Amino acid sequence: MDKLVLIDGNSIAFRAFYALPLLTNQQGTYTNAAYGFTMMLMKVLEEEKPTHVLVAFDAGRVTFRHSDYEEYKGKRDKTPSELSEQFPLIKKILDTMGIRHHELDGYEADDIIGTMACQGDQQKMKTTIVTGDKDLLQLVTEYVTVLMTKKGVSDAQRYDIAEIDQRYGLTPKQIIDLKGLMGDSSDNIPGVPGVGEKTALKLLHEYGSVEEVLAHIDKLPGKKLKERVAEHQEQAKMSKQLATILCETPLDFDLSDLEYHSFDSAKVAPLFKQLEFKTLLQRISSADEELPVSTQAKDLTIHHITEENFAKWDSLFDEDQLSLFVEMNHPNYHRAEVLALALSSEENHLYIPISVAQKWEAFKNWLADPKKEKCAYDGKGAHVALRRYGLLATGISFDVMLASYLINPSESGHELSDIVTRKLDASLPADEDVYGKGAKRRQLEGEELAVHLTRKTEAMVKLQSILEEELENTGLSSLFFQVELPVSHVLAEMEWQGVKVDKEGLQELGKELSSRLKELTSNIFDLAGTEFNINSPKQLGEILFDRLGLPVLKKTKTGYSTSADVLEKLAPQHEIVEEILHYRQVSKLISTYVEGLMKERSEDDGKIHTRFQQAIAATGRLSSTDPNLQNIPIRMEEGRRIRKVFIPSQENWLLLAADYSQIELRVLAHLSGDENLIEAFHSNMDIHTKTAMDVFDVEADDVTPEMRRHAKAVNFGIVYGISDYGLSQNLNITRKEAGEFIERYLESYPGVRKYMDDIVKKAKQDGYVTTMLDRRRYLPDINSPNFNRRSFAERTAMNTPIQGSAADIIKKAMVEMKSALDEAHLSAVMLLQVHDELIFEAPEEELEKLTEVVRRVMEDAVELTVPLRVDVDAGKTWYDAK
DNA sequence: CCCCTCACG
DNA sequence: ACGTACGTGAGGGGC
Repeated sequence: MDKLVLIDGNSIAFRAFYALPLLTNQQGTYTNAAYGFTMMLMKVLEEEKPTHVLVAFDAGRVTFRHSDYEEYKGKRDKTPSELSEQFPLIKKILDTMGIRHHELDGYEADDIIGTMACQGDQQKMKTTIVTGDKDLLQLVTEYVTVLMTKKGVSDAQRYDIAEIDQRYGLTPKQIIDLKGLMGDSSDNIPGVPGVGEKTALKLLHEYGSVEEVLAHIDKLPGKKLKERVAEHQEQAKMSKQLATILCETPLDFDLSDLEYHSFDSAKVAPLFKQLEFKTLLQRISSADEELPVSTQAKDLTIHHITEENFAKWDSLFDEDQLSLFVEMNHPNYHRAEVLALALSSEENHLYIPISVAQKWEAFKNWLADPKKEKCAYDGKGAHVALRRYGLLATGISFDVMLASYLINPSESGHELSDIVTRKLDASLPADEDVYGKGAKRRQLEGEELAVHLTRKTEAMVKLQSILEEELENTGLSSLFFQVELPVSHVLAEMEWQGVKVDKEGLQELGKELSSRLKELTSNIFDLAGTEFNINSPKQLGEILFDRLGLPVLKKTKTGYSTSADVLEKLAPQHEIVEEILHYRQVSKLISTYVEGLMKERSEDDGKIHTRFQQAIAATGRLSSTDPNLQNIPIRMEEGRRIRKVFIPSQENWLLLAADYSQIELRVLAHLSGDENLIEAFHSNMDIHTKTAMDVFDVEADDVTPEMRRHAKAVNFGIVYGISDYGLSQNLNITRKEAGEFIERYLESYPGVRKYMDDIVKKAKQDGYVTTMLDRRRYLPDINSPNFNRRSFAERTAMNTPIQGSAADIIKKAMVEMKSALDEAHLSAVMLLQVHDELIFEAPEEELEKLTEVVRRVMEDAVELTVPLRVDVDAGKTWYDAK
């Protein structure tokens, strides 16, 4: 059966342009609108499987509508050149794909689409219009539907007659009347001033059309409304006319010219490659691929290592460098089963089942030899996993994952398949595609596993030299080899050690919290007068705002907001609110911490082994998963008690916590060179009190706790990339007041103001910012025409050098800590890192010496224009090491 | 699978 | 006028 798809080219390109960051390819061509457009196009082709396709564009700026109304589209901003220069590109893509596109002088894309939609309807041909413009809903009929992009371009909603009726209570034709009454500010269609969507819909439900409304002016409700409509009768009629889409545009083609047969990937692929549409490239090649995958795999000679034949491969270990990959059946390498290993040199590709590896002496010697260089992918995970099988891996001198991360830490994936797609002229199936996910997950075995695995190490050999060169070219080599790679070895050791957890203590805490939760629950039900699920924001919102009638202070996209900041404001109005806040706290402690930690505690050693993710955070920070040990409660006493269950692993040992005091503001003082801020740290003042003195112009003794609290928030704001709005939200003050605080701050610290201005300017020039140790973060939105995107990028430009340099510093300290502990003959071990804090366990008698060593290493990690200060505390539990 | 909420620095 | 604080991870609800 025939099927017609009509695409509103301008509308979709606009949507894509504002939804996506301002991407460019290597040649500097802007590609974001073309990319988003093509993504949408491919999706529609796949899902609709049309036999006929047309993309319509607007032509020029003057249309027949302008002769009726000069100001038509008058208020619209000029199309940014970054977008307009992409239209030829989009048309080229369409030509290459064999898709017809048309524009016509004096008419809009809407009219071309309207005319073809009418033809489709007359021929009873199923027709889909793709647009982001609600005007086109007027074209819907029994045969014609509209696919409306929601946010961005990926998500769309289909409108047929029933859906329009449900949404507006109107027929498609009445959409024109709706526009006639309410107007459209984006097209500068006036409508009737003061009549918005609500009023217009009410009138149309009553009278049906603009003409009928005008015929009954005297019956309209409200004096104001009557006057307005009476006064703007002509304008309403004209607005309706402007909004009416033409069905008789003089076109020099007809339906039969729009036939579409699937595109030729051999022609399209080179274009996508040039534009660097990598995901799309993968999609068009994987669609008719299957074959190339197996050909590639056939090219690869795999040597299957067995107990019988390994001896003849002993000489492989004379090679200077081999790539090693450890395949597991699960991402958590602390408990995953190792399936097999692969090993590649330039020429040879070995597949080694884990049981064979364990018996192969030459392999084990090579693996454990620090002088034998190994290129790994996630060397930390590989090391930990192999260690559980009695295999010691050292000498990991390159890590493909970490290199890819340093080259661009904002990139969405650093899976090997992602890196191959980005850096090589090849593709590798993603683990998820090979294994499936969730319930569909399957085990791989035999030849299939061997192929999948050796293709990885084969790719790694090629990647290593490319990545090494790229690191060198972008000034990242030293950070990589001196910090990032060594810290991965330190982290492997920390994770391997794990933290001991007091099981009984955790269970008791759980019991106590559960009975507290029970009391709270019954109190809340009493106060509400009914039972409901307190954990459901939806149900809670209904109770608070519908049943109890509390005022709605904030809404979310989906309904009422019940977040803590809202509830705190409502607390004085009803007893129940305080109880709910408390319930939330306790419930969080039970589910995330008591139950969450219990799940992750290993029965083997009574410890928790987190994984520190080293290739996630765009600023260079670490993160922690399964469980996250970087967000254990501390701010509220009730939650802080969770820390009592973290204990040393041996009798008469202690936990010791060492944290950098104000590291981010000290980094800011250093980076900005602001004299006032530098002086504050040299004189060892309380920095928030100092800020309060400057901002509020008072003496130290006159700083009230309230003033200090405000000053503290201003300091946070500065670090985050200040905005008056953000600060006003945080402090619950007006934007004007917040703006004044900021201005007073920047007057007191002129060096900071200059630094912030300069870093944004530099980011706009270079397209990236760097940290003290030359870590890089690209900011593709820094010159975006979209205010939100650009502002966000500007704040990131201010924040990343600060947060990122702090991350650099603690990583450097961690690398140096290992040898410092050895030299001091300490048996203490480092267990955790929490961004500006390191946690150790050690015998009691080492306390004094350890404190001295830890403080020295951390404080001397880098030399700044201000001193770094470290606070150290120790105790029997993490709670007591405060 | 997305949204909301909330824990940390 | 726009509508945000920076960086993370996890659990529960609901479609």
